[in-house]
Amino acid sequence: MAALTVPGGLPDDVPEWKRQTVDRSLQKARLRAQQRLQGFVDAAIELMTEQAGTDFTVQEIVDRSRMSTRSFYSFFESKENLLVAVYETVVASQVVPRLRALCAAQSDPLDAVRAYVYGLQEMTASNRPAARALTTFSLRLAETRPESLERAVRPQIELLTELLAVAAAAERTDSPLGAAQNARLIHNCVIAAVHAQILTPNLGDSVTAEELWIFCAQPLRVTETREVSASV
Amino acid sequence: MAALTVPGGLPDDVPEWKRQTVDRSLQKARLRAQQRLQGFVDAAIELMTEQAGTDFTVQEIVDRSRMSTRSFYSFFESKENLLVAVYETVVASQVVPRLRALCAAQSDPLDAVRAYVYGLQEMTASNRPAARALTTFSLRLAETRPESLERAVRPQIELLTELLAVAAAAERTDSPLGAAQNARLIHNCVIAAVHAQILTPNLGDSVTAEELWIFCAQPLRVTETREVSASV
DNA sequence: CCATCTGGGAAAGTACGGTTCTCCTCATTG
DNA sequence: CAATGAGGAGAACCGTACTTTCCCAGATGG
Repeated sequence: MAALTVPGGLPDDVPEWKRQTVDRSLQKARLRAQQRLQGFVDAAIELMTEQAGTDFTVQEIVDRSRMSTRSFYSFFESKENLLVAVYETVVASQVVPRLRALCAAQSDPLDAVRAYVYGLQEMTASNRPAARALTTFSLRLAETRPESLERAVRPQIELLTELLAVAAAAERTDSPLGAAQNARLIHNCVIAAVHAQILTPNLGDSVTAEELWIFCAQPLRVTETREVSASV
Repeated sequence: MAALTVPGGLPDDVPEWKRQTVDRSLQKARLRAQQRLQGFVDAAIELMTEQAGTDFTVQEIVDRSRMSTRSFYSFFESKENLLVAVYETVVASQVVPRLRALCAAQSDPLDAVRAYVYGLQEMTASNRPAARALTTFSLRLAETRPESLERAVRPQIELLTELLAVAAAAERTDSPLGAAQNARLIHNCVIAAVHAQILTPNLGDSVTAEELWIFCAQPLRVTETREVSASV
């Protein structure tokens, strides 16, 4: 947690002039700190990509980022903390924006939901080592720090909730459940399917993206208003 | 893996008389071995129950079961292996039979499926420490040994597949997907929901068993043939 | 009844990786 | 320039899964 707050932040109840002065005197330090922090994160991502996992040692991170273990532990409480930071970063800065872009490209609200499902499945089920490593890591996170995982994934689920709410408002769906519930259930479905796909790829009856979408779409009770809205 | 095969087993292509003789000469040894193996498993279950997790050390297992680390490692290749054995044992001897009983009590094939969903959710989401520990462990297993998890869970999914096939044959459902696909998807949904429920219990929009069933049932496209079949 | 062999108990030892500590350098600042 | 404090290098520490060594009791075979 502490690791995710960039060091150098000040409490909000400090007089403006004081804050500015201190800010100025700290700007360089803060910049360097951010650079070093970024160095750790970058090194971790590199290692995850190369080794397709999170089995690298802290020593490797330290060597790679040309820093010391001391610095490492002054930034991150633990190795696990670094990994959480990496995960949060990637979700917030890569996954969500891409999904948002994909969905924004659709005019029909239901197509947006479909784009979300396909996009997420494609993104996380890809064979890129980094994606694989992160997806696998999310399982460990679910076991050891569910709250962290929950927090990291929340923006993603919020996006989906929005999409579903829009679809419901446009009367393109008629689900007995609320947008939030459906979002969580659909998200679970997609993620679980992706896990199955990644972890046991050579399984006969694995689920394709289409099947996944068919399954997830049914509970939304899609109403075929296309013709109606076209005629209006 | 080796740990899961009870020691003393013989290949199948041995003459019967020979097998019997050897069997006889080995029966005592095998019995003792089984007892010791069971001792380890029992100790592990006890510890999981008491500590609601798998954080106990091998030393604790050894102390509890009044045996030595040497014996432990002569039975189980690793601590992880023991845990897998425990998991498989519990699923095969507890979970599946109970689910089967629940489902058998239903006359309508679709009610059987509902009983499965409710039963599984209730069983694994219960607050009993052992259930909690095992459910949590299954996440680790998914990360570190997906094949083992797959194998342990297979009988459960097969049961669900049967139920769905029966429901489809009775034309109580009209899903575009096959029974195997639906089984896997529903299973995923339930398990993921249970994980969410266990791991982040104090989350506003968590999913109830009813909602879960509503969501899972829709993709089956339930056909209301109750009246029809009654009238026939 | 004795020799031998084997399974298994007790417990010290190893490997390894995360975490911490100590010492030291060097840039910054008054 | 002297004081201060951040941070680099890496040795040390520690917990824990795993290994190995030693040895004995009890079965087996002559």
